Amino acid sequence: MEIEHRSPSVLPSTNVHRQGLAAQVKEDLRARLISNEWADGEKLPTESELVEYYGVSRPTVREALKSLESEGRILTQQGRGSFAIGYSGIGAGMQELKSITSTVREMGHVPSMIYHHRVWREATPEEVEKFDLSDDQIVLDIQRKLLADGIAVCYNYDVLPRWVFPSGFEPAHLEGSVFGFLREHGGPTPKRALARIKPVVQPDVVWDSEFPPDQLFLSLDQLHYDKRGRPFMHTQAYFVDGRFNFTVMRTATS
Amino acid sequence: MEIEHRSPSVLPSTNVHRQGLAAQVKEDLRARLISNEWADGEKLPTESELVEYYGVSRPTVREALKSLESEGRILTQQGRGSFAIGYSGIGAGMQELKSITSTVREMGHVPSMIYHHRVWREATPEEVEKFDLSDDQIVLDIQRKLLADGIAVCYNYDVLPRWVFPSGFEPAHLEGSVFGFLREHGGPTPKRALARIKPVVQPDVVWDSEFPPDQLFLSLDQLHYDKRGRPFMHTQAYFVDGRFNFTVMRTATS
DNA sequence: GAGTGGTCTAGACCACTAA
DNA sequence: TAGTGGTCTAGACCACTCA
Repeated sequence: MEIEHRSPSVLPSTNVHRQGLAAQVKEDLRARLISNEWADGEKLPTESELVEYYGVSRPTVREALKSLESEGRILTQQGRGSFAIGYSGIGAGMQELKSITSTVREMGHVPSMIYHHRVWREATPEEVEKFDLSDDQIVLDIQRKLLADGIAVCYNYDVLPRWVFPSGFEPAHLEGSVFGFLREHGGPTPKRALARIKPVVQPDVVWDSEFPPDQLFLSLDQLHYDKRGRPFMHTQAYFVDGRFNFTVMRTATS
Repeated sequence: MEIEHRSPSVLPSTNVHRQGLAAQVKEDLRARLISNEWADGEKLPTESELVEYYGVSRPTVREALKSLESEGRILTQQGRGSFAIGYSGIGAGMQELKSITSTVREMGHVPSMIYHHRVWREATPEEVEKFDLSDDQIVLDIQRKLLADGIAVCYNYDVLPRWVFPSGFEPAHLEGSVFGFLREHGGPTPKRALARIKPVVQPDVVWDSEFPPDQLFLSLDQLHYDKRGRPFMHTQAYFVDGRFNFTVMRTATS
């Protein structure tokens, strides 16, 4: 458990259990992959070598590799090893829930954000049911545009019940990432989101006219749950086709 | 390991290692979920109970549950348990690689298939590289339409190198599922596919005019790998928006 | 046959939930 | 405080690849 008592101690020794060993190993490997430590098609170290390098057990290393494979960053073959998969463009494995901001930054681009709308309003009956609201039926309605290097990649429409915010919170105070704000203010921790994926042409809700009327978007309709299993945020995200790419490694079961 | 020596022996006792214990447990649980053994929001048995019921270890049960969660069929909460998520419509978890045919059947609909095109042709330079073809640069080009209850849900364009087929194979012999054909004839076993997801308006390649010109499709551009890691099939699939739904359970890492 | 990944087990300990 | 899921370990054995 004490990673420092072992090998090279690659993992941070402080905050050891911030995220679990498997997640730490995965993050480190991902950083190394992004920095092109292994070229496209090149073989990664064996599982045993990684076990020794990181000072963790083999199942832990395997969980990290499996997760990277599910994001399409490596390909693992029995009897041969794991191999890096080259990647280009801004995008992400669809299985992974992280802020678009950090994904953009990770890909070497500069993320920014423009708020278009930020108001309290009454919840619709659907939202009351979705969030299981009884007393307080006020929700925050957010509309914003997410950019990479100044170019719009996503239009985002979020709805959150009032209880997720600290008392005395003013919508105008919200800047940057909603996830980031919640983390800093003791709000719910995003744990998972059930997403439904749909193709759409430019929806009415996209407020600026930078696009031709037949511009395509990939829509992700997501309900976010915190670690206690409570739904605390509904997100309707429209990704501009061609500017943000989603990949999925699909694996066979039967 | 011998499942029969333990509890109720729910898993098939023949062909024990057909698919791995975790996959068997998962399939059984999925079947029970689909048959509505647990209603929307209802609690599943605890992990310990499932361990006893299936006669496998806890990590095995957990792998099955995790996989079901990633498909959006259950929601697991620490300290509470796992809960069923209701599902409606034809669709699938995007992470799971299985034939559309079997997905449709599983959802209680009748799958069928119409072949539009089935010919040998020369591989393009891109295909030569993609499949790593040296000698034999002939590929099979397949175009077909997949239906549920007689309604088109997907247009499919497949390309496979000649080596995946038995010698003497005649394209006209191909009926029904390609995966099924390969399984029966000792061809490569599909293991995983790297998919890129895009929204598209009705592509030129959709040959019948049952749709309005602005009909939307969700495109999955997939390269399939067999268990040895060889790419053996390229699939360009166009799912008709509204007739086949994809979901993804996205989970947080950082 | 040596090396490598695939699978499964048994058990330990922690974190969270709910009464 | 008991019950439940979350994480990690150590080790066994199998299946596949490749020289």
